[in-house]
Amino acid sequence: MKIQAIRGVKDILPGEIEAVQRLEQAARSIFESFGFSEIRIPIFEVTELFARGIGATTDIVEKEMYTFEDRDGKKITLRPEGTASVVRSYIEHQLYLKAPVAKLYYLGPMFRHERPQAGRFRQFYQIGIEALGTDRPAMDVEVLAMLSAVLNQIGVTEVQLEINSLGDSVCRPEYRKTLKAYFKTYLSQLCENCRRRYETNPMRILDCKNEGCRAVTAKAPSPLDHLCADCLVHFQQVKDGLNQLKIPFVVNEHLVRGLDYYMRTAFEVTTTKLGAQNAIAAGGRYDGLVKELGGPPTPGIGFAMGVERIALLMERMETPKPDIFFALLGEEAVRRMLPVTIQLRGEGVRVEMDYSGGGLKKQMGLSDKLGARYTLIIGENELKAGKAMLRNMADKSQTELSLSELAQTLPERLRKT
RNA sequence: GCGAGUGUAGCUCAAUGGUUAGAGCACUGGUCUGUGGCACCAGGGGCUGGGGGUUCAAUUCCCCUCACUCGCCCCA
Repeated sequence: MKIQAIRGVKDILPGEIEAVQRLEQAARSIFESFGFSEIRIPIFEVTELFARGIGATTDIVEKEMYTFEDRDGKKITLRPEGTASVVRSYIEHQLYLKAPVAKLYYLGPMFRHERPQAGRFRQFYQIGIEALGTDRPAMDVEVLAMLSAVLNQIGVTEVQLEINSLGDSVCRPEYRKTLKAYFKTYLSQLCENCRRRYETNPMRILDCKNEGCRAVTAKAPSPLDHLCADCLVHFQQVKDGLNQLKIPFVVNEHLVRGLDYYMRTAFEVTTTKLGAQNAIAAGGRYDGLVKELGGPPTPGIGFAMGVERIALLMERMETPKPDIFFALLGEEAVRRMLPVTIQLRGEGVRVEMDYSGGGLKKQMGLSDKLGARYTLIIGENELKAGKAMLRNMADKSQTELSLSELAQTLPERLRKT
């Protein structure tokens, strides 16, 4: 039996990883310019954290978690998302005492036992942020501006930002009642799934894609018409802020996030290019979560970006090519030049060389194949004359360099062109 | 969890119920013994995903299984 990667997990190979790296670099630098700091959270946690944080009736908790017992019999789960862990850490280390607002970002793998398909894996990568400690709409705007900046930076522009407000602990229970009353008369027209949601989480019916359900939800009372005064003002200020920053968005009153903890602002960035997996980033405000997990009442907002999905929208990028290839003929040349290659590499020059001991023709071929800009040729003749031949691979011009000064002259030459 | 499709060389794909399963690209070597891309020539590579069945004979037909892809669901 062949050993291979388990279902739904994937190697990201050279040629594919470059887009991921660029996304990560762009995110890091933009997040940090917004004053966010990285937090490295564990890949597994006690199961209860996710059950309570994400919501016991969500699909993630009900059927998608990688949960098992460790050797002590403790129930642990591979993290299906990052927010719960960040909040746990925030509470555990009392970060609320250190600054009025904690602005954190994280990146790394998440695990969900789902059926894999395009843009959906069982181990997938997210880059996420959380801002804990303020419920000001300005933070919602800032967070969305930051997300938008990252996507712009990496050239992912044909996407749509959808936002909605889900109400808070004041108006949401009222709305929920109104919604249930409305759906009650249409129960028979709803899909099986939604009939269950009617009991557990009626708002989820709003974003069901089933045709029958859509017909019913089209005329359903909108959450936006049932916001309390505070939520209404908050939502309006978020929209105003986005307009002021000229960040395009559409209000989607049927947007309901799949995790229980969201309140007020909820948003999604979607694309039409990835089939059924149209969400490339999503998030929202979760003002009740910190308290729910045992911390002081603390508002918060965050989002997560789907790394693989965004990478699929980015242009494929080349793996870095060598600056220079050392074509060395004979053991003596290898012996003499090895320290030079190490020194140059220490200065950040990408140096490649031949490891097979082949002839010059073969080494030139390898240099060409690797895409080196220059090839440095050193054989017996050069050693005797104290020279090295530097060949520009693009225009075939060659110049002689003094062997003893290579370490000084080469970086200079490579920088010039 | 449900439905559909596809599994043949490293990659993209042919082929046929019947001799030794082919091509292009890639790879290795040569033409060209110290100068790359081009061209020509040669070569290495395959339990045709795995198992079972039908058959004189299966890569081909049937069943099971595994994997991948796409959709449903859900989500990033």
